[in-house]
Amino acid sequence: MDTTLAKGLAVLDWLVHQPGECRLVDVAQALGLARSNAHRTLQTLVECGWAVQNRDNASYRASLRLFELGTLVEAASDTRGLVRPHLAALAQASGETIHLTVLEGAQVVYLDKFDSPLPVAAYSRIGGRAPAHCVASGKALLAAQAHDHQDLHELLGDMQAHTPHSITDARALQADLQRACLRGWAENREEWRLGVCGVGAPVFDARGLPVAAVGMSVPAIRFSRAQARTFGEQVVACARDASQTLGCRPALATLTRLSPQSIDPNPSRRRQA
Amino acid sequence: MDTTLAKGLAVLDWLVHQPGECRLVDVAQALGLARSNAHRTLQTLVECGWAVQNRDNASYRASLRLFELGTLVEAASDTRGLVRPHLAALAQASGETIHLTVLEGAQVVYLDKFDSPLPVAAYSRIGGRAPAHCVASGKALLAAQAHDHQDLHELLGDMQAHTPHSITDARALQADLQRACLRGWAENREEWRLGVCGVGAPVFDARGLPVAAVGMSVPAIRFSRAQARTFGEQVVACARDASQTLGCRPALATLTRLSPQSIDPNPSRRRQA
DNA sequence: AAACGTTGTTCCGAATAATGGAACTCCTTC
DNA sequence: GAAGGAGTTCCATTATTCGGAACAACGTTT
Repeated sequence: MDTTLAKGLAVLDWLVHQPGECRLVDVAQALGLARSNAHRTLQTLVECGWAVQNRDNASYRASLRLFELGTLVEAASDTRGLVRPHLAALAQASGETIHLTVLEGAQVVYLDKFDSPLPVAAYSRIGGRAPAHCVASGKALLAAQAHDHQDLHELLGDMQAHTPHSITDARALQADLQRACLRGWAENREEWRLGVCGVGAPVFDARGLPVAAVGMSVPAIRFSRAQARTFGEQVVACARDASQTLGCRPALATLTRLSPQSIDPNPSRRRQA
Repeated sequence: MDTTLAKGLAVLDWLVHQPGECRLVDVAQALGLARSNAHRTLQTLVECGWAVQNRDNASYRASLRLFELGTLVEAASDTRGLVRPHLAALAQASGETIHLTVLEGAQVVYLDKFDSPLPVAAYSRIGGRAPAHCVASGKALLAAQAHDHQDLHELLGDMQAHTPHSITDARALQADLQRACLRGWAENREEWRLGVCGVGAPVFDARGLPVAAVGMSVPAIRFSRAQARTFGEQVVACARDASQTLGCRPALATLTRLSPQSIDPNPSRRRQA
């Protein structure tokens, strides 16, 4: 483990999370570094263009290089741009809050969002994260790429509860995901935030791999059985359209093709050189 | 200079710029590192959450943390979100390509963009960069915060030409910026890309500081004297409205208050804190 | 089937580079 | 004008990184 690198990254991370500019001593104190050490680290960040130093003031802030690279890493698969119109249409049609998320480790990251005119209790931010096993779009992605409860455990580790409704057992989650595969969409019933439910469906790319998920967040009051079904069908339709825009053949663009009876009973390690 | 940190940042940067996943050897070769060295660096990046390693494949890619932090560093001043509606209105009204930029060092970074239905010859991307002295929005920002040609030289260093029309002399640029201050907007006449002109005006925040600029890119064929004036007035109006949304008093929201006769003849070093 | 070439990973002694206390300078404040 | 705080520089000590070599796991070729 390169401690110098780790320290530099920690400084950068801390810098980004500060509202304004930061003084050297503050950085040093916050991260428990000697002044001279913090100084050299910051100077290196500046020399490499990841931070900028105020010439009058000597204080530091993160540079826009992070923004620059952030747009790149997201644009690499220009999922967001291509899916955006479909999200907009769904937001319009449903009047609810719509998300586009991708899976990273055990979490989903919010790539894009359309807020409902009727605000939802759940707070989310583009670039923000949520535990995959607690939100509908996360479950949709898990359903599309985990074959059994061992896969799930490997992927998620120990699942933490965030509300009394959270699912924390790999077998229970697997059963839930199997229901999702039969329905075509995943559901979240107040498992992440109390009072907030949701539906989600995966988006597949041209290779047929699940690369993102469309999610809809709905207040629990508006989430009866019948309503959930309507929302679910809307999300599935949106995700299907988005998948086609990404070049996926319609037959592969749905969770239902993964329903239990059609799953490979011997899921061997899939390698892609 | 912390070479370990610099190397790690270089690896991360390189990783982001690769289209797909990267193998260890490729990283090592591209950056001229020993395999064992590249390995430790990558492992550190993974441990710290800045890169992810494919479990099957062992190859690496940049994680979405960069995206996450990128949105944060940009959201810190939520200029973009607040200004967006004004940009949209201007895009609608003018039918031309509209940008929102901020100054970083000698460059502007594109924070937001609305593309014209009639495509412009200039390529630009959100998160991308351009030399401040060659584009209208950059000049608008320079006009708003550089007092004399020494300031300019200090800020920009040696100015490079990108077309035969580029301005590369600090005094000439100063004169150009003074004209901008009298007009209220800055102009770019094919100084960055041949065939592309533009107008730009700065956006001021509640403290009266120039924090961003609105720019409009127009093909040279559509940029006669009279048209330039119309576009300029539109951009100024948009920037003024945006400034007010950010809480700036109308009287301070314009370049013309900085016109030559009103500039402080003795610009002392301004310190804050 | 066996040998070979690649690639990812681990190990360890050598050598380099990071560390942090102290000194110095520049401000601001009292 | 003295005292305190902050940013920067210096340097001997020491801990860390470096990189060659060996190993293990695949994939390919003979």
